Amino acid sequence: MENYLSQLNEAQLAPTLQKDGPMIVIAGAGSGKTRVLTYRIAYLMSQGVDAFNILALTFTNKAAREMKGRIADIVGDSEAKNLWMGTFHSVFAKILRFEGHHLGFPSNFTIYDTQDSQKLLGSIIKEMNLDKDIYKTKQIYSRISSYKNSLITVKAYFKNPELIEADAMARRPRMGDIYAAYVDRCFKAGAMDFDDLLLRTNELLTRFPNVLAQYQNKFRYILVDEYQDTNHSQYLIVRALADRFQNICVVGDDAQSIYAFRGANINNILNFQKDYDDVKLYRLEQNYRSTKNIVGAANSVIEHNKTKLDKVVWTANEEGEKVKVNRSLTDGDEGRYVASTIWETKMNQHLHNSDFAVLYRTNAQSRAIEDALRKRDIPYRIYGGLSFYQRKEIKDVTAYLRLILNPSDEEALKRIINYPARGIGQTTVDKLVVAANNYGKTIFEVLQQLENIDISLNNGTKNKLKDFVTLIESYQVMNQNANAFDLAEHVTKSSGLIREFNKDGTPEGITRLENVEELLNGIKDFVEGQIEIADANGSLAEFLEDVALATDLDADKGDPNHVALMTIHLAKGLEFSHVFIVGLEEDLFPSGMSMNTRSELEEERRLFYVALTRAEKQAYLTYTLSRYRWGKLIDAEPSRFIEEIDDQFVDIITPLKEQNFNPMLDASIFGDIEPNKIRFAKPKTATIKRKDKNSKLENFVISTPKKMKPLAKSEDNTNLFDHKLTVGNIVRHQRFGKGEVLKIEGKGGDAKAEIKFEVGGSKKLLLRFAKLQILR
DNA sequence: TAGCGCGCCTTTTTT
DNA sequence: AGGCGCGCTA
Repeated sequence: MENYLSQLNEAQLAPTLQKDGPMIVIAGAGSGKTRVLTYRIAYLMSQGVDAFNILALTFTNKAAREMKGRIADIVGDSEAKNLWMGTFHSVFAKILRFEGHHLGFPSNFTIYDTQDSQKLLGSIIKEMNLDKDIYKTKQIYSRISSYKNSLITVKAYFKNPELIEADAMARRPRMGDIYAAYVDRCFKAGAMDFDDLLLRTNELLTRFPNVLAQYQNKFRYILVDEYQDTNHSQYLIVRALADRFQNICVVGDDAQSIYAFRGANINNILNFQKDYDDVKLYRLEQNYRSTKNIVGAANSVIEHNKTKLDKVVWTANEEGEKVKVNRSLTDGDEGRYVASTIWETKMNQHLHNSDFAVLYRTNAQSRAIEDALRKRDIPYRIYGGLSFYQRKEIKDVTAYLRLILNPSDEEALKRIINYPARGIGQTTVDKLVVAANNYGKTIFEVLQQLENIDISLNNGTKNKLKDFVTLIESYQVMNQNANAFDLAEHVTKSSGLIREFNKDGTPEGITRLENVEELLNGIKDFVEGQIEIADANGSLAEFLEDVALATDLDADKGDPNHVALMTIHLAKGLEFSHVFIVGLEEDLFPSGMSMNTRSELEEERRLFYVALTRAEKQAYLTYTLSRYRWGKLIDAEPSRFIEEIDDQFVDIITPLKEQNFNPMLDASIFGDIEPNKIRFAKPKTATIKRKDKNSKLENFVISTPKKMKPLAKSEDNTNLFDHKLTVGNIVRHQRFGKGEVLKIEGKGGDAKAEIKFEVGGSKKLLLRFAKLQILR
């Protein structure tokens, strides 16, 4: 247990061993910041800090899971489980489940994803008879998002003449009204969007001082990773929670701040020292990841930015190869260059597919790379893009589940009221929405009370609507006793969804069915992990929450030996031996939409810096002379970023093929195969799906049980089924924390205990499954 | 009301 | 190139 500290260098050791007080760690790329965070948490626990009192906020759920795993290796699984660790969104979603009632939200509130939010905005804009070409849902959505991230509520908006003026100038004078209607409709639907999870947390902590005090008390030690990417809303939450004990440790790298577009405020990290008294500043500047050439190249690029903290990243690693720059004629050629280089390098240097990553600026670029890799039979996996949960069929199923749980959920209802087709058309739905607004009821309530509502529908339609209500209500009844899996399975069959996907018999239909099956398996796994909770209702809600907040990166399964394809944003925090950064062209990278201001351009440059510093041994940069964009071949010129790299770190390769370029012999004219590589070509396999086939549902819960380590006696996590648990005992539960036993009922395998937890109120647990530890 | 087809618009990046 | 929305027709 002690020897983990010996794995740290001096610079890493200092912040690790500072137990109390505010501190900031400026950590250069590859300098071992995750290691510091991990060991610091382990160290805190070794100093007697209770895991329940530690909150660690990470950027992705995957990062949280991995860090938890590493901590578990040091302190043991049962203790590590008690840590509160996750993304801002997932941690505060959980807290809002417990506390949302203060704000008038049900504990089973729905989390609207971007699509839900945009659809709702679309219908609001339509209902208000506004011009959808001026009021574009996407733009309205991002506008509202940025208001929320800056804590500008509807009220605050209307008090702020500048904002009103700005929107009026943008020819959108009704912006405030749309915002108000949107917030209202979300509230009525019992729904929160992504930004609400933070905004409402702020509201909760501001309006309810006792709630704030409770969580301040609980989270005595707070750690925030990737602090440079926090937005104002997140900043305020952290400040509020840390205010009492001021044991706050933030870690980040201003040079890797790449999320300003979604409200991240780089000033949070630049000004951290002003926020607390006596802030200790640490710098991690030694890079352990990359060669001298890569570090040198990255440093020379970031030099071009004006806004940055003082920091010199260096490495004691080998010189390594220079960064290779390759020019291709088209994006097809670029893909082939990447594929053939991977092929050859893999052979020559005995590497694995998983040693390679291809990073791009936009998701659309993956296509050409995929085609080329597929032709060479190189396994790859696309990360991001359309995630599993965003697929139509998955959203269809989860919409049913959402509606069962929360009948106010307007978007879920609209999605499925006529899917599969039940003869309920758009006109009818529009009338329902109007009636709901007039009566101040939810659509589902209107449906339930059709006879008492003034609405012009013929009897046939009314009957169809009543049938729909009966269907949903029957599911709700079932949900009281059945577990989430049985319910979901029943729903997919009896609603006609399965039949719907089955009926065309096309390969797409089959894939859909497979995906639904995969979802059901995921629910099954989830249910089995949740079985100890007697209150089955909660588990479905929790499942849906994990679905809403899951990212593609989180579900990592299938053959791990594949080339990784992803956007640079998604690659943050990851590392690969060999990294291709493709599409280094003006207008693409830097993006044409981010070249208007200096700060936007600097963010693009930081993005490039992030991309370069993912590489351990070798970085390849590629650009093309022309590329297909929006269906047309567009001329391209090399990105300014290539020029910005100091020459000493770069090797320019001019492809042989281009030297003798002859259009008649060019590969792209003869199809998709390089003439000299024809023997590698494989017939087109139509069955390979473009999107990740491997994505699997698993690990929804932050505290996924891993293999158990032997435990010290006093820490034994005993299953209390055969122990004497009595009313009044203070117990600790892995996930829910400390609580008092209020009641015990049933006996033998059915014995249940009602326990009131400090956080989250009372729950009935099946003692057969509940892992409880008696504290006294 | 449902299904089909044409035309438009899109591309940043994501929890 | 592809997805989505709208409008036309049965």
